[in-house]
Amino acid sequence: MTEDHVARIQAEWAIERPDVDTGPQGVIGRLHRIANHLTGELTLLYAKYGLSEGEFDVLAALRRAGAPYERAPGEIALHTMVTTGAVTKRVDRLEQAGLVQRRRSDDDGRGRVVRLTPAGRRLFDRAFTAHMANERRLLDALDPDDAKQLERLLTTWLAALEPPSAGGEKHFR
Amino acid sequence: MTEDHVARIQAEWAIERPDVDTGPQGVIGRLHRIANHLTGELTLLYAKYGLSEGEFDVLAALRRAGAPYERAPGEIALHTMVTTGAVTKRVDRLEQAGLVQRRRSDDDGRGRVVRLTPAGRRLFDRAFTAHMANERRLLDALDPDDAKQLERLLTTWLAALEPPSAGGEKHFR
DNA sequence: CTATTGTATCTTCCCTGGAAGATATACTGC
DNA sequence: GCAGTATATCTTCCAGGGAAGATACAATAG
Repeated sequence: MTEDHVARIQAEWAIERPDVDTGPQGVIGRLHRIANHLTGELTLLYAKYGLSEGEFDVLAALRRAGAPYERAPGEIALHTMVTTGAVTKRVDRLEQAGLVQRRRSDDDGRGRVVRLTPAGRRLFDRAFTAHMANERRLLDALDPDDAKQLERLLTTWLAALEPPSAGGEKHFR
Repeated sequence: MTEDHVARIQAEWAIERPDVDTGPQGVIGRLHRIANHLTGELTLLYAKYGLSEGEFDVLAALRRAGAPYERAPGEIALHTMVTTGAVTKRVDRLEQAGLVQRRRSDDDGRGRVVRLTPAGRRLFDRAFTAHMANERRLLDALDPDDAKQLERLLTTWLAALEPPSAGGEKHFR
């Protein structure tokens, strides 16, 4: 049985800091490595459609809203878990690329509305199909029973870490 | 049973894109949310010691090397999985803070050697103890049997995703 | 010993995002 | 209706990291 990187690091700590229990790294360290690896693979796919991960996320938030594919920047920020400042810049780029449009809200002069253009929708729909196939491919490195188990464990842990009670999206400000 | 965010997003896709199987999100989406949440918590702790995550990682790489706590920047880059450019800047900051020193390599004029100062070691050792306690706390949101299971699954998946054969650290360039 | 090629690190420039402040508009109580 | 406060978005400035080029030194061939 081959040791992986995390195990090797734990072994090094066992020598240098035998007083510390690095057990949690067995889970947390591996989880982060997997997350990084996955992000790299996903980003590679977004790039095939000329998108960054952040831009893809904005398009996804709009697409999920359903016709007419509109949301306020503040809503987008909640869905994508970044600040509204980041949303402004992402929307700037997407607008530049002709994938979204911005207009004033009718009922609230402070508000803006971001809307997917037909071109944006077409591009996103293709990218999304490919994206999910890509995630499927990555997940299939695990056999189906293990994947089921893993989903159960992650769901449990996530529920414990970010109490669903708390309104959820994220606690900005 | 309360639906979590990921489940809600999947439900939305089922309406807007019933042609696409978003099953993988059950695992990958949750994994990313957990990773983000954990990173937030860990970063909070590093900050108590005046460190960013990147700086902590550099100190850890040096500390793990064992006495006299030295490594070349290139090695640090491999261990921390960032480019050498990023290492230069992290070391700049750590040197500024008096936590590491830089000197020329004796045997290779091109090389530099980064070394933990006594103050750097003292600070890191305290931070590391607290860091592992923090990870323990986060992992304890899961019961021990589940944590064991989870470690097994993540180990399997990681091995499949980044073949340990490939020398490992990361394939830069 | 010189020229060429290779290697380790650092420098520069760029991109992305966060934080905090600026701006414009909306609400609320009086 | 007006003052004061709250809210939505945008702007500005800064921090961190990647990519590619610059620099300095080493190794090798001849």
